[in-house]
Amino acid sequence: MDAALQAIAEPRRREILRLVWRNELPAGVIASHFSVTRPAISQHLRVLKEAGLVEERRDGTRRLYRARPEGLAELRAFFESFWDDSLDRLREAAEAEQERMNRNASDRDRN
Amino acid sequence: MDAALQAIAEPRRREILRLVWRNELPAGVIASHFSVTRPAISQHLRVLKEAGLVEERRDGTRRLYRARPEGLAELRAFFESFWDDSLDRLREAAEAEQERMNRNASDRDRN
DNA sequence: GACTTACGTCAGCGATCGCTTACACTTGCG
DNA sequence: CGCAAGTGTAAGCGATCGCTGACGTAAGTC
Repeated sequence: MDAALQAIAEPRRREILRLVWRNELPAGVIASHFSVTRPAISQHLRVLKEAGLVEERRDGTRRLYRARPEGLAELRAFFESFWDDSLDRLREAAEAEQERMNRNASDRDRN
Repeated sequence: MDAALQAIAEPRRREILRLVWRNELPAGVIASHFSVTRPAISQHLRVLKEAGLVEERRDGTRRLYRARPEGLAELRAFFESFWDDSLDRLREAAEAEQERMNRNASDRDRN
């Protein structure tokens, strides 16, 4: 999960992800969309693959890539939980903190 | 927007974001949740602030931080568009690519 | 004015990142 | 087998990252 977040933090990798979102594309074609060299894209593809956001299929000498729905679903689920959990699951902890902070403040005021 | 993505790619910053999600907290209290030094957290707070994900309010010597709803909304909107756009808006481009790829393939087969 | 509290900032360090160039590998074809 | 196409891998480089330790600063306390 952490790997997926790291992966999409990089603009070029997000672009790659969009390119292979629905249709699989060979590495060379993907690389041709960018100004950087082909090995650079190859490395980005590796990062995306290890993050589970992309999957590779071999066809002769070509390697076809496409977005991996499961990985994207995980990522999406994480964000939704990030929004919801932070509101609910961590409220008590935060309130305890707020309380602790107030106590410290009143300690300070009392002295 | 890019700054916001970069900001949440870092685990500690996500934790900070959760801490100040609903209640504002002074920098020192935030720092006390982590094993790294206070300056490190101060720097993380700066990144979050410059990404528009957090806002700062001063109260005496203390600086209170809390999540910035507008920034979070932007981030959320981006992800939703990322999911939707990639399915619809970029489909033609991807199909054109697929077509180009197929043409290349048949060129190759023909030779 | 001296001191304390609660911070941010700066310099520097090791680690990691994204990139390029050079090379290795695999598949298919004559 | 020899060769070309398509691609991954390795080494190395400059830039950036996250961190620490030392220092600077602004607001309250005596």
